[in-house]
Amino acid sequence: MSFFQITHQDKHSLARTGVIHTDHGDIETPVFMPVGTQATVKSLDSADLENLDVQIILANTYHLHLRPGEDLINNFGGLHKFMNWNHPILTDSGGFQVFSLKHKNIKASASSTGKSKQFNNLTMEQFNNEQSKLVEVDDEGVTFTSHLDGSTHRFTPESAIEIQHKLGADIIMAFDECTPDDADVKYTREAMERTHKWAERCITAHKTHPLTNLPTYKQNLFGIIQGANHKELREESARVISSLAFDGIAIGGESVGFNMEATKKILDWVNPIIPKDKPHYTMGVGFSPADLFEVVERGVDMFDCVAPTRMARNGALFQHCHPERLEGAEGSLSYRININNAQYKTDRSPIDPTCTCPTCLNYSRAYLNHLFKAEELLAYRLATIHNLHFFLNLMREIRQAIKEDKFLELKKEWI
RNA sequence: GUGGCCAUAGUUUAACGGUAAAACUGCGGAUUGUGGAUCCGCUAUCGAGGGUUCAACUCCCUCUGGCCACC
Repeated sequence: MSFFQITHQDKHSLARTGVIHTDHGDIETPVFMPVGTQATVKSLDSADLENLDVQIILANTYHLHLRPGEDLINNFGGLHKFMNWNHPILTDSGGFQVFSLKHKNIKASASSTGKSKQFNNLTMEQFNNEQSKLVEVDDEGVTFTSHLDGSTHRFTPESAIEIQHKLGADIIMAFDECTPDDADVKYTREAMERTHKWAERCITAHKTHPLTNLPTYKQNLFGIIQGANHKELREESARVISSLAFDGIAIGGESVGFNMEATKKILDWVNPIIPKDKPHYTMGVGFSPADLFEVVERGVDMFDCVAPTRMARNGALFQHCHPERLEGAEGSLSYRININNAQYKTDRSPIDPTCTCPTCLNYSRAYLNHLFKAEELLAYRLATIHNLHFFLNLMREIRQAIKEDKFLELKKEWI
């Protein structure tokens, strides 16, 4: 059985349904993957996730390497057993975390020296001069300091794969360098070519895996396309990553997810190049329901975003949104309410009257408002359950619509 | 009963003879391969009344309320 099977191709767009087969179960695509960085989807346990019908969760190599360490998790039999989650898991390689730390450091140092906070047209020299000593990249790998205790660590493609082998996720990611969009083309190209070399080294490391205590099940390796917002670089990166023996193709970058106009453009550039028979994964997409439609329409099968869970912890709760019902401040559709707002203090209705999640079936807006105001822990759990249910339910509707060739009709209802 | 001190945002506190700062709270906003973090706006007829002064939250008097000491 192949890793990925397309079960239906939409007649009116690139949208498709499919199944990803892993040794911990099948995943119906397109799929939204909740983020559980530190081997927990914050405030929920594995029973909550099963009740929500979560198919796969994300964990993070950078965070779990620093704490509690991959060896400890390996000694417990891997992530699945450690966190009591017997369904698929994907681990991010840690590249994004390390390099976003670097970008933050550069921005901090630039603002502290009174220079512009923008980095338009940075040369490589300037870029390297500005970069914080906390993160140093070379062709071999990247050295960085822990945000927990300041200790020095080094990631290479080989070590990132080794750590992910020990963590034991069903899907693991190549180690990549995520460049800021405002770096110049020269640096972006160098980083991209480095990412390509690292991609080959990740594949080699994954094949050879010199470890003795490896998982007995299959781990699938995904490559990541970079190239920022440059058409030529994205196309080149798509060609290189597609030519390698990856099980899936991810599209990364600072603006992927963050800037949906750029994300759509990038997808349109790489779609003619990347193989259709491998799963497509946009990293960091899913800030709002509209974003899900945009990437699914462009043939994306997998995506993850911290938005529904982080938003939940801040009291931003999603709602099914008809255009006439919810208007954002600037006339745009907002899809969500802030449960902290005083108007909900005495509101007896559920968060979303059309929602069938356990939170909406059992609790009022007034109760949620109180829990958030009092900073009670239950607030985070009830809100997270609602937001995840909202996203997962929308994905179920999208998959059903694709199977009936009605994807674009469903999209019109939402956007 | 006598003497002294105090009264500034919802709370706790600043400053100054030239129409008031901060923290927390409150009311809104931001949040994108996760720090339950963080950031950004907004919110005061300066206890009441009178006096001095070009000008009073600031100086003086009275009242009200609170605190302390003594009898």
